[in-house]
Amino acid sequence: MKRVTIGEIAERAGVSIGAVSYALNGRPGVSEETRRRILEIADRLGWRPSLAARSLSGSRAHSVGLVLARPADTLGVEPFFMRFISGLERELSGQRTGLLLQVVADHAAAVEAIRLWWAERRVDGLVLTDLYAQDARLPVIAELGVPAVLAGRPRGDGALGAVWADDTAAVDSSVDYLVALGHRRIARVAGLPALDHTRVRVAAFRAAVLRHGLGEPRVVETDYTPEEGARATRALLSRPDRPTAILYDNDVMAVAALNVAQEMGIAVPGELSILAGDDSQLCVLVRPALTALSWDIQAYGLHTARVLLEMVDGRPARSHQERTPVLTVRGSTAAAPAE
Amino acid sequence: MKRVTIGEIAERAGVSIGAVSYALNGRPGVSEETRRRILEIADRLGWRPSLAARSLSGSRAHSVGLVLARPADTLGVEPFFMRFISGLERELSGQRTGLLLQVVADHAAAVEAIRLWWAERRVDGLVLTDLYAQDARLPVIAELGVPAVLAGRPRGDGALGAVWADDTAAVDSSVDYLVALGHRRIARVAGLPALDHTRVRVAAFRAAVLRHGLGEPRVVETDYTPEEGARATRALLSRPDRPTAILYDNDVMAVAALNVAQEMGIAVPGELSILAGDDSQLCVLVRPALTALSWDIQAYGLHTARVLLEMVDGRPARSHQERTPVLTVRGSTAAAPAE
DNA sequence: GAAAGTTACTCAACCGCTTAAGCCCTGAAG
DNA sequence: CTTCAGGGCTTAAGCGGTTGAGTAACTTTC
Repeated sequence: MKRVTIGEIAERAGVSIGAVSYALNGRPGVSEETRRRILEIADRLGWRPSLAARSLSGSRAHSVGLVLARPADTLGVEPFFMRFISGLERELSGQRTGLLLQVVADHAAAVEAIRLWWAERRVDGLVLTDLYAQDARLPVIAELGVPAVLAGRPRGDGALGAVWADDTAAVDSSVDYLVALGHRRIARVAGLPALDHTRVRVAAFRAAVLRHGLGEPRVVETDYTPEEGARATRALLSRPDRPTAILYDNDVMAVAALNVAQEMGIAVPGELSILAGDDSQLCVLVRPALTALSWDIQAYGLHTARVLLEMVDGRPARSHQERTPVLTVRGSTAAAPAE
Repeated sequence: MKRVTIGEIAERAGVSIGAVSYALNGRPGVSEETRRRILEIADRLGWRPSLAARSLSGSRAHSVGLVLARPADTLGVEPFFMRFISGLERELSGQRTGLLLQVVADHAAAVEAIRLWWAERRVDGLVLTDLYAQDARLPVIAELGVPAVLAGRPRGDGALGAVWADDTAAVDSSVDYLVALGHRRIARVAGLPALDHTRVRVAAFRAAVLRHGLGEPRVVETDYTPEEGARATRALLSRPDRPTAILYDNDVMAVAALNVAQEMGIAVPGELSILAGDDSQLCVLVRPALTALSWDIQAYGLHTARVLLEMVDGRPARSHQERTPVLTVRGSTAAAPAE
């Protein structure tokens, strides 16, 4: 039950505490033979460095933080985060770094959490998700000088790392596909307009539709919940010139749309094609299964962690681009109905 | 950017470091006036205790750990964990305690993570979910003497806290309801047989069915994935005396079952009633919406954290029972079809 | 063979905070 | 006028590591 300290190891090895420290950290200053002896004793005693002591002198917390700023219910259904987190940890645990998680309701609370963590020296760096176009966390991070990586497009002066996928290309390929299927009235049900990637995707969508000469496209903004997804879908499908294809910003809303179509007697994919912006088991779970933009979220998390750890190590912030999401075609998209 | 330490506060207040420590911790030994002055300065300087220093002397890490031992894909779809975690944090953040999260593939890795955390003194206690009937983590926790709380039924000698809901009563009420609707052939698609609560629920189910004089009930075991849920459902529905009602151990499998019924041309709820063992947005997202056993998972997390923090504080381990899950009736259950 | 350089250590300060023990002062009790 | 008790501080010893400076013994250099 008692902690094994390096003092104990030193005693048994008959050397000083300092020597043990050098030996255990692979630094020069001890002979190979002594080092081996010390390592052997440490191993036999099951020694592990006390994180607190290490942090105190080394000024590294050996943890990074992730603050999720979303209402709990939204988080629940989105399979995204758990996969992302498990990707993060794949990298972190290899580097002996812990992940501190905090789930808060809004950005103000997130900023508070960040300040507290940093002041307490609980974390060495931060992972930021759900970036807003105007993001209250960024100035705080700059002010404090916290190493941080954005799960999203690069921003500002390159002081922060960034890991992102090319949403524009992904949206392009979706629109191209639908147009090739003969669709001319394509609408989009977007997520929170304050979010950075919502803007990027909406802009990409608008550009793609215009490029195909289909006129000003219709875009409805929502808060990502199934309720708003259903409402938006109802609104779009109630118009006389209703769309024959709709792109959704996430999977949950696309599933909700499936029900709305059914309730309104509109066949999917016969009369309406539905395309989900995120892929997950959810898309496979419903009928028809949803065509979706899919990508490797676990790899996303892993790379995000890697970039962050490099920064914590003092290396320069990198910006890493993930493989562009690809369209996984399932049963919810088909040729446009004849006019 | 520089850290504010109590030394700095001491200097400005013109007292010793010790006095500052007493003042900031609300311990006796300083006059009210001095205390006020010190607090004021600390506040002005934005002082926060260094966690590392506190941990080192106080030997408390001010963090608790949660190891999730499941393949990443299973975690993704289940809305359970995010809600549970956000419940945990509601309590933890109020007590200035961090949540360390680790997602690993299996129990062996979980045990390793626990040993490491404890040896490094990274955590003060643990939350254990997904308890197995034979659980490799329990002997390790006993050996190390880690305070831990079970998200599940109490076990062993009461050294561990436990927070749980009465699954037996919940299953009883489901069966009673289906029997009242006229169902006589009721089956169950259960989760991982190694899990403790799977066993409890299966036993409760069997007892309830027998109590109603419906003969030995049919139970199929799965691994909780939609694929296995579908397979199990297909098997059950392919029998000549197919069930008219099926209880599922989670929501994901129940949703998968909906598709199987559709694919086999069996009407839900006309010919088959489906009841999900977990409730979530998922149940509302599909058509027909799923009747489910619902309960407050966030409260579950909150109480779990509370029991754990009490233990970390040295108070005795408690066992807290949540409110029994109640049946939320939606569109997937109806009167049994006429013979 | 003396000066200089290496090697393999030891020493001790330090990280920021907690806390037992000690000290000085004031006021009440004897 | 002592004695004692407490209040209000200060002192200093940890907690378990890291790390620069110091040192003794041994090798190399010319």
